[in-house]
Amino acid sequence: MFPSDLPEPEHWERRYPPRALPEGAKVTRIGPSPTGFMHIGGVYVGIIDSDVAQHSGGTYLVRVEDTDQSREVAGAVEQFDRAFEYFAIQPDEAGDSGAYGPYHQSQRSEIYLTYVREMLRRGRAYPCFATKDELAEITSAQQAAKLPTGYYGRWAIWRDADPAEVQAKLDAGEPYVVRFRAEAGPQDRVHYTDAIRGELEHEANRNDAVILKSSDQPLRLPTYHFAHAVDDHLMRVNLVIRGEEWISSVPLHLQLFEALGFDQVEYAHIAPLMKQQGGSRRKLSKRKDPEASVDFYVEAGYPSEAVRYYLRGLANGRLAELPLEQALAEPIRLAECGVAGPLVDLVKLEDISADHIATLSGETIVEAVSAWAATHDPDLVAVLDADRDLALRALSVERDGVENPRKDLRKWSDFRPVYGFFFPQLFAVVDDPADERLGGLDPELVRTLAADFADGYQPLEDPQEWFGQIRELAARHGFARNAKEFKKDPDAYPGSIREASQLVRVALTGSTRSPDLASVARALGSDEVLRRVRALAA
RNA sequence: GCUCCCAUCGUCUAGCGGCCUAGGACGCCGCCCUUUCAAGGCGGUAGCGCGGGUUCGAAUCCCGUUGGGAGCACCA
Repeated sequence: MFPSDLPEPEHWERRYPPRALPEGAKVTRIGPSPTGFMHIGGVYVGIIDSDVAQHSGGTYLVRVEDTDQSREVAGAVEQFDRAFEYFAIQPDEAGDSGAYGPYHQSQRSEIYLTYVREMLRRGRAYPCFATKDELAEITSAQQAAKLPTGYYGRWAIWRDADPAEVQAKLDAGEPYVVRFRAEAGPQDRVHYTDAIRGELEHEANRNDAVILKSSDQPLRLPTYHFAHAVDDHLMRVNLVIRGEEWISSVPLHLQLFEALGFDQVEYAHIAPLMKQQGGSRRKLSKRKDPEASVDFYVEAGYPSEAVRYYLRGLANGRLAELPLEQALAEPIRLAECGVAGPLVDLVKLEDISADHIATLSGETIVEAVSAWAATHDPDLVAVLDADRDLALRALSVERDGVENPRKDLRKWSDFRPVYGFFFPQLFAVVDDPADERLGGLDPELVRTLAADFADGYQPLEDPQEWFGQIRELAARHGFARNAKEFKKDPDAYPGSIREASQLVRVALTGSTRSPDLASVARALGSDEVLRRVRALAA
């Protein structure tokens, strides 16, 4: 069953000795499975893992859980690395760095085999030759009899099999798995303390779970449960932070640690990120919800800091009340983490993100937008490179030297729709006087106003004086002086100064929202202003 | 079906027996500022799932119930 040169457990124990770490230091890990694209929940847990390790003076490692070779997706590991980098949760140990590797489970087969053999020798495990069909029959028989499903008691057909029969099967080369021999009785219960949830109580596990997958596979690998026990022990992990879907496996895990003679690890079960679905909520689904994928955040260009701040606040509410910089530096406390499962609220994220970007300088924003655009909007990079000064001037409007910077950027991909109009290459003139952005003003009047504005246009320096041109324009054409007057007697005017301003705004920017018009006009230069306004007059 | 976990405004939460006629933040609504869109300022809207206990007193403790979530794989 095993190679003759397979090492004994002592070999691995010596090779991976206990870590010399300060009192209270936590060694944490995250175990991404390369079976699909990275879920934001993985980043969520990674943030917590990384934070707890760092603040306790411990170590945070990434162990790729690739024991299901059939479901492996190419490029997944690279995507993890990119995600970890983007969200600043690079591990202390992973891949080639670290003394407790290899950090891919597919490369640890020999280690697992050592411990499987040990379990077999001590009678804590046994080979099982049950076929898929037999297993399915057992399950349906149990369901029909309304019994708990599983491989236990009289259903565990190979648990107490005749050794001769087992040997015969082995000699015949029949495929088999290795199962754990669960020893708990029906009345047994287990208690343990979860770092987040406190005391938890469960029925003890009575299922003879598979620990080593079928021998008909080219690489002999364990199931998650067994790998968890062996790896976390040998990597000297002492705090396992994972999703709450694992809570019901804890009884098995506790038995496995006991059977292997390992010290128990501490568990912290995180509530999953949820999504509103009609009247109820469900776990954020990679299939159905675009915001479940880390790519969603990276592609849209949500700043890493904003996403981290949001996620950390979701994990530990205390941090959501703090200013960003402080919240990023303060430790996450597991005991304060929520147990319910928060909804991911993109509106809230965008609010956080807009606040954060508003604290940034124009230079920083241009850098960030360029870095983002390099992979997500190459055309924009060219434009930014060609006229960096214009970009800086555009961003300085209502940003430099003001008390409350304009909050018009929530993510890097907003730059093009919000500031793109500054660049002639990215701007399409508005030439239809019936354009809906104009808010339904009479097209003839639109033409007249545009022509009149262009004819008398003066590139005045003073913002008040500049805006005076719009005031005068509005007055000449019978617009109300302010919104209130217009509201009082809507039929008496074609609109108010607001509508007149909007006309100029749309002509200049193509948008109903824009920074201060006088500043925009100055950044554009008077030729460009006239070109844009005249397009609407013609 | 069995086994677990969970439950305060729409959302994130504070609250850990009297400071609660439940506080904050986001959203939403209104007003102000601005003879311009935003931003900003101010105000408002809205919640302890239900039923029993325990107690002088319960959002807070206990039981039940309802509702939601998860697990019951040779997936992690």
